[in-house]
Formats: sequence, C-alpha cells, structure tokens
Amino acid sequence: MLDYETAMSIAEQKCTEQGVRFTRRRKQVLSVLIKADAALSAYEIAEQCDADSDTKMPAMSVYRILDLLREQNLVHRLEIANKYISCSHITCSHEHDQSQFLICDSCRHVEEIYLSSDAVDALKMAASSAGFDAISPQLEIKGWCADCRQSSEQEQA
Amino acid sequence: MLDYETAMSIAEQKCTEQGVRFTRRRKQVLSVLIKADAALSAYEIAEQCDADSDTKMPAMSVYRILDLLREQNLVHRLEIANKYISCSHITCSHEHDQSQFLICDSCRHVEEIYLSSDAVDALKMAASSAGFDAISPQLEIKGWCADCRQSSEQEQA
DNA sequence: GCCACTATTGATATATTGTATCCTTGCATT
DNA sequence: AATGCAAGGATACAATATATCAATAGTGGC
Repeated sequence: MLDYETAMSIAEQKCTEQGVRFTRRRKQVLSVLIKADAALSAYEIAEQCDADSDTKMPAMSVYRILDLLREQNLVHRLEIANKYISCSHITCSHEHDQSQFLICDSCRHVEEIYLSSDAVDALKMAASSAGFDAISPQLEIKGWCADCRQSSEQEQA
Repeated sequence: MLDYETAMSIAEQKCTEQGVRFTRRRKQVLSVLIKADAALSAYEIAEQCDADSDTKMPAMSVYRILDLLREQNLVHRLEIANKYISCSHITCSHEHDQSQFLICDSCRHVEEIYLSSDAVDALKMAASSAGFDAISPQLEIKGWCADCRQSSEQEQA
C-alpha cells in the first residue's frame, strides 16, 4: 500500500509540473482512491467523498476528475470491472508506460503487477500473427487470488 | 467466419445433448451473432432481431438467452467492451476450455486467437508470483489491428 | 386429449455506469 | 477591480444490466 502523505505530495508536484491545478475536489478523489487501496466505481468514490466531508460530490465531477487524474497517470481505469484504482507506482521516481492488473473474479481484489518482458513478447507475437500490430500498454487479467481459491476448495470438500 | 447453417445445426445438437431447448428466441439471438461476425451489445442484438422478424425482442430476453448460450459455450461475453460474440469454434469438434480475444481499441474489431502454451505459462507465472493461484480461461487483450495502425500512421504523416 | 408442472418468455420497473450540456463560481493576470 | 479562462455544479439523459412477477408454451403422466 502507498504511503498516503508521500503519494499525495508527489501527486501535487506532478500536477504542478504539468500546469494542472491540484484542487480540493481533485485531492478528495485521489485521496479516497489511495486510502481505499482497492478498485472503486465512480459512484462509490462519490459516496466516500460525501462521507469524508460535508459537501456533496457530484458523480459528474468524479468522472471529470478521474479523466484528469488518468491523464496524469495517477489513476487507472479497469475496463473489465468498470472501476478505478490509484496507480501503485505514484511514489516511484521512474516512468511507467505499462500497467498490468490481476483482478480476482471472486472477491474483486486487484493487484498491479509487472509481466516479464518474455511474457509480453509472447503476447505480442500471438497478437501479430492474428493481424494485430500492437497490444495495449494496459493489460487486465482475471483470475482467482489464493484466498478465494482456498475457500472455494474448502467448500467443495 | 462460421458457416451459418453448420453452426446453427451444431448448436442445436449441443443444446439437445445438454437437455436445453433450442427455441425460436434462442435461435434468433445466436443467429444474429453468427451473421454479424462481430461483437454486439445486448441492445444491438435486440434491434437486429427486431429487424429480422416482425416480433419485438425484449432486451431482458436477450440477456437471459445470452446467459444460457454462454453456459453452452456458444457465445462469449467481452467484459472490456460490454459486448457479446459467437464462439468462433462452434463448428470444431474438440472441446475449448480457453478463449482469448484481441480487441482493436480503434475500430473495435475482435479476433479470437490461441495463445501458445508458453505465453499462457508466462502469464500464469507472473500471476502466481503476485499471489494469484490461477488465471481465468478467458483473456481479453486490447490493441490496434493492422488496418487502424496504418491509418493512424498516415494521419500522423 | 386433459391436467398439472416446469421452462420460457413478456412486461415492467429499476439499478448502475457513463456522457452531454449549460450555467455558475473561483482563480489568476493584468 | 475588470477580464478571461479553468473548474465545478446542476440537470438531463443514454447505455448497460438486473429484479420481479405475470402470462404462455412445451412435457410428461394419466
């Protein structure tokens, strides 16, 4: 999990560098995602913002702000789940142009991982032989986390 | 592309074997998907059914029927795109417990592919080192098909 | 054939996710 | 303070999906 203070301050710095204001609303959204340490839907984010402050966060604003935070690479959108998650590499100093996620089909837990370049190459090969020149820098893979796998095995027994 | 008549008759046979009726409504839905030879949303399927016959296909029915056809492995759901596509292996005699898709980010064209077992193994390795015991038998990868890639390069030039 | 039973479909309501649009507010520079 | 633009608020609505209950159609036993 990200250190909250560090992540927020680096996010602020990144925004400033890009000439993008790190406003109260934007802080709220990012803050909720970092603290959640999980993938949330836009409406869940809005609810959480409401719970954390005494002003109402409109869903429309959440969507707008998520777009912006994604442009800054502070947040990712999981298309399989229709949810959003803070980038687990906000606090890393180097650039990340790829992101890969494992999404548990049962508990929806999300893990951001790195694939070996071998694995990525194998995918690219398969893609290109099917007439796809390139694959997206974001890959989402569904599966079962060890916990869910275990409990489902116990149920069977 | 699938041979329509063959695919429909094999589908009927499969259903019968499973003790599942291959009703008019179910035929309509599968038929639309096979003829479309592309991924369609549930509401697009309903519209196409309406166009092909003189009775109104309710969206609710489409969803129900898609669930059933998916259980029979006649149809897949693309979670990235929120669309549905007929299995391109209906007419194959052997079993397919895995399916992998390439989805063009630009034109939304979908290609059902096979990954080499090396590629799948590499993915499984990466998953297991992130605490995921297993990955889903269905993998969806976004990318750019050769056509879209070419036209976007021409635009740049 | 008729009845009872279940599977299927129809109809309607509503939840969830996301976009479009227009207006107001706030901040930044002059 | 006046101007201009970025950000946020408010509202409407589109697209995708599920829940629920009623009506209809097929199936098996008699």
